[in-house]
Amino acid sequence: MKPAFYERPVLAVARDLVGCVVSHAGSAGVIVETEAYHDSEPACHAFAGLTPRTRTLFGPPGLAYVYRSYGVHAMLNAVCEPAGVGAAVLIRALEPLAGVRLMRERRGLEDERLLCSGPGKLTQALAIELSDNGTDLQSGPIVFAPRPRAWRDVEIICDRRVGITRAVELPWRFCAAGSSFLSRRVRPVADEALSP
DNA sequence: CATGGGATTGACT
DNA sequence: GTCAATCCCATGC
Repeated sequence: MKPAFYERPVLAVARDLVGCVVSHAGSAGVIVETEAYHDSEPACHAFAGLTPRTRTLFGPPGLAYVYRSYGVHAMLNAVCEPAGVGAAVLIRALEPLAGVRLMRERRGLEDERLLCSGPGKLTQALAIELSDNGTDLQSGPIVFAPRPRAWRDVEIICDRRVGITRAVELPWRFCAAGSSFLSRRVRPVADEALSP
């Protein structure tokens, strides 16, 4: 997608990215789970301001923000909103689409549902590394493409974000309804609101 | 310069 | 359910 796609409110981009296709190094998958992050809330890396780590986050929209988590895993994000705003969409899970054999080799697993069912898993399956930080998502090497026809009208469910300790109440996680390739079960926020 | 804490995963009890 | 692995970098002295 073009930069204009990402130069919008990060919540809109996070929702619209579900169903889109990510390709890299001979493998590809359909995005089934995303999360939005924005410098106005403390769960976002950019909340701390412009630092060496967040330089990509504050850059122009349509770039890949890749960082290391827990010293072990690479995380893939799409930088959003105009340059100067620190916002991004975390890609949390994919439904494998192509190059599944490569994914199995890279992951050392057979079960297709476990190949990309988590943010650290999908980067390993697609061979995405820290060196991909700052690359362009239109020209590659990581390429984001629009929804295939079958995903045009995918139903999307909102939930709270996974694994954070601050701003936990924001329902900024977006999942393809009924997908069996998610990183965790969905607990729709509508049900949350019914609890006392 | 030292310290501490993760947007996680997989192995184990 | 618990817990260690292991790196980057923000923060504080």
